[in-house]
Amino acid sequence: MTKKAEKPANAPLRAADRIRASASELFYREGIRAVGVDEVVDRAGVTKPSLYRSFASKDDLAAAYLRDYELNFWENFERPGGKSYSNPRDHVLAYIGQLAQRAVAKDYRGCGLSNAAVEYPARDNPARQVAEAHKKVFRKRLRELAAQMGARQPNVLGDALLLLIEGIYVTGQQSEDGPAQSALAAAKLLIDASVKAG
Amino acid sequence: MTKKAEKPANAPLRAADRIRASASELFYREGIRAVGVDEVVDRAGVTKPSLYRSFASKDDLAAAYLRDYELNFWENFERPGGKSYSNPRDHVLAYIGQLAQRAVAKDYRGCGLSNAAVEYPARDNPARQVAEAHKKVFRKRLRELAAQMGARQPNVLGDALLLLIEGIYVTGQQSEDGPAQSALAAAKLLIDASVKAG
DNA sequence: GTATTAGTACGTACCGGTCAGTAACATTGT
DNA sequence: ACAATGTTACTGACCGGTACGTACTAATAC
Repeated sequence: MTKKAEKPANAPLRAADRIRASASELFYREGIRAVGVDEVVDRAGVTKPSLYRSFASKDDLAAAYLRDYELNFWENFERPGGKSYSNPRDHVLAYIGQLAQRAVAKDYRGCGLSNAAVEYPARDNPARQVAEAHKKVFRKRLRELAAQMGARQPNVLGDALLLLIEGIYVTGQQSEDGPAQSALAAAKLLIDASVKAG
Repeated sequence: MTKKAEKPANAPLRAADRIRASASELFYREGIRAVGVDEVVDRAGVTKPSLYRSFASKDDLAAAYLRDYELNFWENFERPGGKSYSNPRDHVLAYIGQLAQRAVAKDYRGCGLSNAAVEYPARDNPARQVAEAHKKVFRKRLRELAAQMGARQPNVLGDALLLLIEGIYVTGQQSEDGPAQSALAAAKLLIDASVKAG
């Protein structure tokens, strides 16, 4: 009865996957430039040629890491704390709330995508391109949510929320107990001021 | 009559100064990790030993760059656009206004201090320590200004403004025409909502 | 049913280049 | 003289990347 799986179900994790996992952890925690490919493959328990069979270059691996990161991000953003929200205000506030909580913790390292854009200012870098593309659609999504809230100027509110969120990302990794602790209150202030009849 | 200047007035710019200038430009534009010491001394028109006569290490040079950067920052923050402000609301809005304008321009690279903290997550890094120290006093200053505005919760408003400003720094280098264009409006919203009688 | 072949998935060992940093000495200006 | 700088050459570590060999598996041939 034990049928042979056509696609290796719980197979012993291929080298490429181990590398992705290792790279994600190291690149996020220490930064992309700071981590050499040797460290990535060592931690993955594989060897360098295995890396270069699956990825054309370190830049390419970095881009793959960011694509994984983005996937993860959207899951967390659309269902903050594992819950779904129909009310856009509650939705955004729930995301900011749990983000702010993480951001004041000790080893918080911000947004991998934003960090990558800081590390790689050159426009043609593959990692940066992933980051830029992501931020574009994130901005669009926030403006959409702002519109659903009934903001007088949805684009302004959406942008304001984005600025606030990016502020949390970056200040969260500068110090614990940083300004992120006021983020939720600030967001409420901002939303209410934007929606209130005027 | 030509009196010898006690401190070399317009002297032929010492090697250390040329290195500082070169490092400032390169580190800011391309990032610290991305720039090698050879590139720094080449652009300065000096040689490597000259660098290491004035700076103990590259990390040390990076820290010096950030101290210079911070000096410059405070000049610009306290007198945005070269003007002095007695009204704290006008003051902060003037800073954010001119910052937002710069931030939507093409080759904007954000805040050198924040960028350095992203590049160097390790707490004991000299450059990061300069950045962390600066951000701490910047936060204090913004909370002070928020208090002077008569905010109901000055710490919340100060933090909110800091988050907004850091958001401008980081999104400004991700794309032109980014959310920074809404920053001034957002700041006004935030301030007015925080100050209004409640 | 075994031998042959092909393809896959990996490791060993190495490449040339660049990195930060230094030692020893020559040159310049005051 | 002496202080600041340039010149040259070097080190050892690390960087991203690769040529090449090898174990294992699956399909094919007879």
